[in-house]
Amino acid sequence: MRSDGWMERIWRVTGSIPAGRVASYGQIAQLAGHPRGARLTARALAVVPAGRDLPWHRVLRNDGTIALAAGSHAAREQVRRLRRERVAVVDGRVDMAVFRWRPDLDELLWGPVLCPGVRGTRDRSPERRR
DNA sequence: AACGTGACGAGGA
DNA sequence: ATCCTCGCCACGT
Repeated sequence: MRSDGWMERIWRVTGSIPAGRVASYGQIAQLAGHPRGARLTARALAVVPAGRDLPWHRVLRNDGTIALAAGSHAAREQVRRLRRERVAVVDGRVDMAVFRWRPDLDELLWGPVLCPGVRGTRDRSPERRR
């Protein structure tokens, strides 16, 4: 059950970022087994097969800024999507200290981590409660 | 094989 | 905080 490629693993990790939280390219790569593969995440996200619905907008630079070209259609779309899930984007940047996804912490606080498609898991994003 | 290219990241000036 | 340089890693020329 592991003959996938590195891209597949990165796509899966990306898909497990809960709504309302964000992650950095390097963080995704690390979780996918590539400690220094930040650029792999960038490459993988650039070629996500059409039809596969991934939350690509939840991936930002480690400093919280939008990686896509400022002002580009894609960049604005990313901001729209983030705000739609209550993630504050100020001046093209998100406060990672507040919105960064912490898988380990999530599990510690709320139990079994969110896996889209997996029965019983729900949206645990902070800004979404109440 | 060498070299250039990124939706990157860390560290120093 | 901003800018620059370098290291990284898979790929295309």
